[in-house]
Amino acid sequence: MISILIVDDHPVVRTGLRAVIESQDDLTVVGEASTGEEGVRRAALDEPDLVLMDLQMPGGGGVVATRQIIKLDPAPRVMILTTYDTDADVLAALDAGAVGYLLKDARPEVLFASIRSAAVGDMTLAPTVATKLVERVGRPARDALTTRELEVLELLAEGIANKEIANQLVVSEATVKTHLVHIFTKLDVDTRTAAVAIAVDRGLIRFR
Amino acid sequence: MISILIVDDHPVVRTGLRAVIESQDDLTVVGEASTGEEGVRRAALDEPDLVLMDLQMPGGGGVVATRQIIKLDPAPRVMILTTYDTDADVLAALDAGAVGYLLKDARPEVLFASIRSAAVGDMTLAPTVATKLVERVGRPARDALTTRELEVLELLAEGIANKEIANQLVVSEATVKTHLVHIFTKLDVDTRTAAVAIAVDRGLIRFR
DNA sequence: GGGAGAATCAACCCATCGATTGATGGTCCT
DNA sequence: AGGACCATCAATCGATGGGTTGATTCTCCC
Repeated sequence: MISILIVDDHPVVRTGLRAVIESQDDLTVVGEASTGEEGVRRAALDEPDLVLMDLQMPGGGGVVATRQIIKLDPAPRVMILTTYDTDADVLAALDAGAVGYLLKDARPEVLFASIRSAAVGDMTLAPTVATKLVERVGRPARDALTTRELEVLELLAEGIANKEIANQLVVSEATVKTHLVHIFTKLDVDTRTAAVAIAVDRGLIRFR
Repeated sequence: MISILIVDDHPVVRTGLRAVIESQDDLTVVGEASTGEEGVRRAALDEPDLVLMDLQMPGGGGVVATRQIIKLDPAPRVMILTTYDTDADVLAALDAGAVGYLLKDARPEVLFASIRSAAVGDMTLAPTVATKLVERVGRPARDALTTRELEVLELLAEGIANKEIANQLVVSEATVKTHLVHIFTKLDVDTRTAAVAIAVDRGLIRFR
């Protein structure tokens, strides 16, 4: 019997997960938590075999909570649940020690299989994520924009000219242009406009 | 008895919603759909009183599906379910005729209350959304972009040059420039880059 | 039947952008 | 000590963008 703790801020999702999981004879939900902090506390008390951890929670504590949970003794496995496979936190979560990662739109059978393999320590990755990981390794840092580049990008999204961006960042226009070349390369575009479209769409920058 | 159709691409969320809803004596789930298109078909067949429509679905068809569903006879009410209250599509969905709007992390009691008031036609809005609506009304038709202008905007977001946009729309470059001037005026910007940032952020255009 | 708005086109001009090449100093890790 | 990466700056050049003014056609609506 595999005991499971659900950490998710959405009551509806918790209910759904519980219903789906409890339909299986070998799986049981021993607790629920609605925040990362509560998740850590309950994991320490309930000592579940596996924690299903939502990444999108107010306070964004999914990664932090994961890091703390896997330090417990006995240490539960942590499997990440997230809505978007584009989520930037995924790598951070795996880094923090999560044993797997599943999209929320996974079919129940996939969910069960992942839970069972996670409980014995195997890693489960949604195909899209696995692909991403491979891509990232193969093509290192394809869109790992540097802090400076993100700053330029944010000003770019306001539609202002390079000269003005240079002023605001207190550097020369030449420097801004260099950053732009790098941004274009990393985002695989060749105009500022396309770069901003992607940046806003992916939420790389905070818009207004 | 209020009959409800659930449209959501996440099996877990569907299960959760169903479980939560069916705990109430006066509510019943008559069907589920996992895509916008399927939602429209099932709404036509099942004739539910209310459709709970997810906005974040592959293909992004929530808004389109809403528009089609409220044209049915008899027309179900449509209530939007979304994860983020910052979602740009929310206004579009209300525009399309949705009778209300709920965050997915709403507590069950809130969900029930909203469903019951939606079924009689009342509108339910999270405070943040209500604020947005009021803001938009206060600034009337500030961005009532024409269809042609939206077409230009979409191509604009791909970062291509005016000449190329002209080619794709089979008009002259001069015409494209004229449209751009109008777009800039309506969005209150003066560069294509800023226009695209706003367009993507507000979900005025479908990206990719 | 006239006015409003949408869509179309033209020509001009200067500012800005994007591409290219090349260079320097700093930090971090090995 | 050396390599990898980041941030900084320079100069040039052709392509593109944005502002302006003015015009024609069409449809929709009162």
